Amino acid sequence: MSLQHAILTALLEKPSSGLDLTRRFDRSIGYFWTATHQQIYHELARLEDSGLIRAIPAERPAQGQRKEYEVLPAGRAELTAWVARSEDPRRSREPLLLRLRAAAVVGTGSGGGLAAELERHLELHRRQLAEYEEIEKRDFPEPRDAAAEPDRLRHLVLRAGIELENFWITWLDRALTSLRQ
Amino acid sequence: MSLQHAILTALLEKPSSGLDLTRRFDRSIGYFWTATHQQIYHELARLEDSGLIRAIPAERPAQGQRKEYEVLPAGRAELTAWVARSEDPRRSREPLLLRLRAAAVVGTGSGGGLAAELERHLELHRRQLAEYEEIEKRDFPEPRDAAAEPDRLRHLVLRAGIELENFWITWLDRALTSLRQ
DNA sequence: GGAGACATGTAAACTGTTACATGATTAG
DNA sequence: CTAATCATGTAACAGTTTACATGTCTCC
Repeated sequence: MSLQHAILTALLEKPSSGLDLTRRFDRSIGYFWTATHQQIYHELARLEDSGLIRAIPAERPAQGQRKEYEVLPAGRAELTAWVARSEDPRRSREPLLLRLRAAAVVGTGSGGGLAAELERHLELHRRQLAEYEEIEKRDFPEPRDAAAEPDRLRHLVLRAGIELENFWITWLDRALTSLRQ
Repeated sequence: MSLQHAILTALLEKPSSGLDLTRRFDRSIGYFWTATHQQIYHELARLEDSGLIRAIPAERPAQGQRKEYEVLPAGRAELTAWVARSEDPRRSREPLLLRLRAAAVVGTGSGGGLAAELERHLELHRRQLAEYEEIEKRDFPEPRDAAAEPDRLRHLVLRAGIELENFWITWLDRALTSLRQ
């Protein structure tokens, strides 16, 4: 159900069309929950059916026309309830760790291919970190404790992203050293 | 496809029945890739169909009877190829971070429910960390660099688990402080 | 022979991805 | 008018979860 809640959050931040949402899921919201445009259109239809959002009436309601949605009171209520709901953390799925474990069994075959792959991932994580740090500099210039709650929460989420990327960078670096040993 | 590769790895480590695998997916392998028994039986059947594994012939081949599988050469070859294959990291899905972001929009409603939930997650991560540290003490007593490659790789994977749990513990602690402010 | 654990499996629903279809608008 | 882009959608499939079905073995 998380995707519906992600969409509700995004729409509360700003009423949007399906394509707008798709773009925001390529950054921002999407850093912690991805979705394709097909999935988003699908969930928008379901959310509208259940009365949690509605399409803002337009002059020209035709196919191929931009359709903007906004959250209804029932949608806000559902999101508020979800925030405090008890939900176990999903058990993680990390294909890269799985692969190292497979490498421990079948060997790295001189290690070249695996090392190249780890380096590629390292570079991707470095880029993501740079992007997050750019956002932090731009959006959260004040010290964290000084801000009001909404900004404190948003900053916390961004910090989680930054620290996760830092973890991967440190870990991949060490893995590469160990692989070359 | 990762589940099939996880199963191949597990079976190379030790030929097993479906239920054995299910148990190992509740710990060990399962720390980085989870699966239910239904899914495991399904993938075992597919792997057998594609000739990557085979059921070890038994005396009494009946339903409700234990059926043990082992990896065939084609299966080992597939796993070896996968280890060095290029594959983008999956974009992450973190419902908890999504929830904090939703909280930034709809408010925390005095914060009680959300704080309790964060505390619950904190406790779960502390337990997982303790479990990992127990395993480290038991399986990797020597310094990391001294060991041979297979053990170095396995230790690296475990260290990733430990450091990820440490990240969550630190972050959740900070989030709780911020929420109570 | 009955209870409970062991073991394998089927079916349906849900979630997510990939490929494709189609109309509207805008720039040249 | 044409090409490119914007925008919404359908269809098929793959992956995952949940609920249920069924047979076997062991202990009492």
